Amino acid sequence: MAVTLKEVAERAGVSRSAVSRTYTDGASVSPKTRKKVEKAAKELGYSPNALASSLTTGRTKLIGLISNNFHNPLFLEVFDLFTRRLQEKGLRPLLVNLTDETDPENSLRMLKQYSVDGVIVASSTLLPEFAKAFHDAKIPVVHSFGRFASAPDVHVVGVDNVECGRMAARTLLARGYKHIGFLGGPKGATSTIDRRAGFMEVIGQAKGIKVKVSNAAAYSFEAGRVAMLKELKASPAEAYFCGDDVMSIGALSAIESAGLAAPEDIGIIGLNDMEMAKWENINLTTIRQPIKQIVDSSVELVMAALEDSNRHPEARLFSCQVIERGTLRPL
Amino acid sequence: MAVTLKEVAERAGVSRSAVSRTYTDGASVSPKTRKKVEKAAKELGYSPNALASSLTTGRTKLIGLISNNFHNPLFLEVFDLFTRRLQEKGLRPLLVNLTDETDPENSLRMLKQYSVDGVIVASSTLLPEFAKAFHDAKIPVVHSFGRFASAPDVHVVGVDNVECGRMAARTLLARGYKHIGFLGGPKGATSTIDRRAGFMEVIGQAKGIKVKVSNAAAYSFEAGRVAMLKELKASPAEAYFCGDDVMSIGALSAIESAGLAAPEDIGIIGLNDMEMAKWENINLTTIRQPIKQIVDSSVELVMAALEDSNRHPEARLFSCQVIERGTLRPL
DNA sequence: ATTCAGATTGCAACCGGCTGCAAAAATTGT
DNA sequence: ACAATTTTTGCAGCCGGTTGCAATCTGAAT
Repeated sequence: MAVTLKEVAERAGVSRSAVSRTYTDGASVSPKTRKKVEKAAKELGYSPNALASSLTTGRTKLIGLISNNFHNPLFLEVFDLFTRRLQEKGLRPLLVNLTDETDPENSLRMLKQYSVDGVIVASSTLLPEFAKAFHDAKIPVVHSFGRFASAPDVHVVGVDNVECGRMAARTLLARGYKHIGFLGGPKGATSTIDRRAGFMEVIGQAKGIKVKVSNAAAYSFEAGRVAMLKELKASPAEAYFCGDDVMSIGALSAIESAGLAAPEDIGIIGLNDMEMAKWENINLTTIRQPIKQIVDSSVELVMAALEDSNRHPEARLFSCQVIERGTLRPL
Repeated sequence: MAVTLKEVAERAGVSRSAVSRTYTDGASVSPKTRKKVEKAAKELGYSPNALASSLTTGRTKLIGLISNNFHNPLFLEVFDLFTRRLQEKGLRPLLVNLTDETDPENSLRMLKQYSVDGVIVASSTLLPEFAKAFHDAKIPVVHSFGRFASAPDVHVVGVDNVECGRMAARTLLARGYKHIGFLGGPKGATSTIDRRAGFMEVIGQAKGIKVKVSNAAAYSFEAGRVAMLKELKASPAEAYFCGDDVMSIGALSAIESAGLAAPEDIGIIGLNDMEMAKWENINLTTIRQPIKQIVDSSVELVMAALEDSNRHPEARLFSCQVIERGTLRPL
């Protein structure tokens, strides 16, 4: 079917090795044969088979990109950034959609079969154990948006969600809210757990503050809306820290359909600062997660791990920042 | 590094062929040797190398998934559906982000190097020529959301955008709007051109209708907003057919920030019916494109093309449907 | 027990490309 | 012009599998 090394070699009147070396950097080929080979290759429309060469070199340049966040608009941005960056670096993303399963087994087997050089797990809800399965199988892995640990089992790049929780709490307190809500994402998600911990820590140190805690079923519009509707039925707080931006938008929608408004009746602060947050009809006050840096750093880290597979697990943390918009009362 | 066929064969005390046949359906292996092989394989943690086998079978089960729509929330849904469906069928998506380039050359070369079995181009803006390059290179290709042609060069799955344009025009006319706007997506996009053609056709047949036509720079929130702001400055129409949903939302945002409202002051009808369109705070009247069916059908078609690479190019069209919500005055 | 068809097995060659090694060619120095 | 180096080249074997073929084995029928 496709043109092979051999055909090029024959046409160029050289050995197969000569052709191979023409396309291997650092190999020794005289300018003369290189010319001949390139001419023949062009005439035949040859391009080397990356998969065949991976057999001997042990490198496929394939990177498994695993995610379970296909319903959060933030992740379209994340995929955009990842695919661009990987492409720039000559790597190819093999995309895996985790749907409902959280067992790494299937993905692991599949990605092993395809001999991916490395894996990036892009998820703020999966447990560190998920990524660890790849590490244990000797596949370089980076958990992006994963849980911070001071002695991580695998490379992690993301933010300190505990600190984000604190930041949110401080922001709400600073604005004089006395009755405060934590409207978290799904209960089991590490990001939810950590943000809540930080949030409660700060609230606990403040005086005369009433808190209520609840969780949405998912980081999604619908879940955020449903959760807020429930809140509105039973003496809502004055302001909420919502699990993330898309949930916040769901919550805002609920507030609006109850005939209320943000920030007049209820304040909302989200997390992520995805594109939509700054849309004028949303204008969400939120905590920005520097996703471009997280993505770039993740790619850099996975490449470093490719070079040195014994590299010690490393956690890279980026700081977040409150973005003032219009869903919280001013200071 | 990884466990190989040979090691399993040695441990099981059989030939390499026996092991290979154990993992090849339809091959002849006795239950006894199969048992032995499976035992050894389990003990060693063996899983066959898909890339090595592709060398002889000529099948990688890799499918190139090419898109240039990483800023339209609709496409997160599209990627979700595609990855799920491909996975269900045992195929693996190799994701390609086209960014700004519209020259197929690079993607083609890359995907040839990785010996993808087939390619799915998911884009409503790329010209048919893009997909044709793959067809010419003998790589089975399906253009999803591509331009309809009665004698297409490549397999196309999508909707009839001309008919969508007509549908939008009829919908606006039926509601008694006399001054109508077509606010298209980027000028060069095939979807824009076709929708406009259908739209103008119907308007042209109606009497006493004033039309104005303009284009946004992209299928994006920002472009939609900017375009609508411009409209608002110069005697806007009573209602607009916007390029797509995300542009519509941008337009709605512009309308709102001008102190106007939809549908009271200006009507909007979008196209796609993406998830967000039904969010209660958006509630966009739109034309639904059956994306799940388009995706499923695309995967089915690419698989069929894999089987028979000489399959005659086929266009599969799905019908659209107006979804009544709250941004157009009632009938 | 013998025959024979069908099932199972191993050998060896091959898929497309890489690479260690030794031979051949080109370059350098004298 | 000749020897010593250095560079370039082809051979052959390997990467991890698959597969056509012929040999062997199996079990049923005679």
